[in-house]
Amino acid sequence: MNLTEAKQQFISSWGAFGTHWGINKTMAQIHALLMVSPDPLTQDDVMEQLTISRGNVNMNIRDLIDWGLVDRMIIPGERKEYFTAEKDIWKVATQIVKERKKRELDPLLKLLAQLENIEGDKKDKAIKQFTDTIAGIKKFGSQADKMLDLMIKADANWFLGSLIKIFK
Amino acid sequence: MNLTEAKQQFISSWGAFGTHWGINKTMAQIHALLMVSPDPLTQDDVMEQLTISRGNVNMNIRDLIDWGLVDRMIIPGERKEYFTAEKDIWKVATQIVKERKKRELDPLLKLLAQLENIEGDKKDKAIKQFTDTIAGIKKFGSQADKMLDLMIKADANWFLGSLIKIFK
DNA sequence: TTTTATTTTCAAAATATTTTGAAAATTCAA
DNA sequence: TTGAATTTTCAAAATATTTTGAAAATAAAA
Repeated sequence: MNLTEAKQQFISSWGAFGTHWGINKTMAQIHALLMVSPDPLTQDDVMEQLTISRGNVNMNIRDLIDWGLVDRMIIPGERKEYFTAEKDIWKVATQIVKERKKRELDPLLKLLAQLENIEGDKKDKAIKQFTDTIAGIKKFGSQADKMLDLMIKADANWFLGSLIKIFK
Repeated sequence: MNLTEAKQQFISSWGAFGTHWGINKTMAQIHALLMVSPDPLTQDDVMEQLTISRGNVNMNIRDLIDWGLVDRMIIPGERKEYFTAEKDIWKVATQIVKERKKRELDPLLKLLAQLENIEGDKKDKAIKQFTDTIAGIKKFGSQADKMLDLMIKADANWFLGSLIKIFK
């Protein structure tokens, strides 16, 4: 397989992968393209390589910047803006974990805390089932939260190394 | 807050949570409803409680069964089918991890293995950037894969306990 | 300032996904 | 068997999301 085909496959597959994770296909594809591009690209480069419209590129790059996965670069003497993606996958992963934790897990845990104390007879079957389930999810979520915080702070080698050593 | 309000909030919030993870809202809501219901429910119960159509309930329950998150129950003497959800959140989490690994991570790793050896001069900047990125993702993915396998096999207390102890 | 290049916005169009509901299929009891 | 209850299917409708492209805004050069 040559480079062009391989790139194409990777971009398309990363896009499909993204859709299973609540990320739109184009955003994931732009991310993939920037990850395998040795040099920064302009909006026009992305438009051309993925054959998508200017507005689409612009909006999705903005989102990627919000996610902290893409950086805007100014090249002295050049009028256009350039964009690069973080290429160290550990950094990409921790950045995604950080953002999703903030956007999804933290609010969920906050809600669960509120739902834990409801009015009524604790002996009642329906109330017991509800509070037990909520408490279980909250406990699990809090532990996951702690672990993810550690991951975010940790260094790749240390974190993965520790896990492998422990679980081998 | 009373039980009815709390249930409502949980169902709606679990549904919203699901949509960030590539799961459709209704499927996540049915799952939530079954998790907090002390007794098994019929399709009609679900239709009524979530005010959605019969076809919708049927299709989504089928998906939940495919995911291994809901079980069909036959109650002797009853004509209708009943459904229950696993309520132990650790089991829910490992089941989801197991399925997503199979459906998403495993195929991705397989593709990356193919993309690792491409034709051309390894010194070429574009080729180097591509192979390095792919290799990085593959290595990270493989380690995650191993860890998730361990999680699937492990017991909740042991797994989370070990992690907490190690990283505390 | 005026002109030109570039980026951003956003309403409308295109596409994709979800939901409905009635018909078909299935299951079970009589 | 037959018939009633229940489940399943799936085309069409409703909704939601994504994409386009041209106009407006912004930034840099002349």
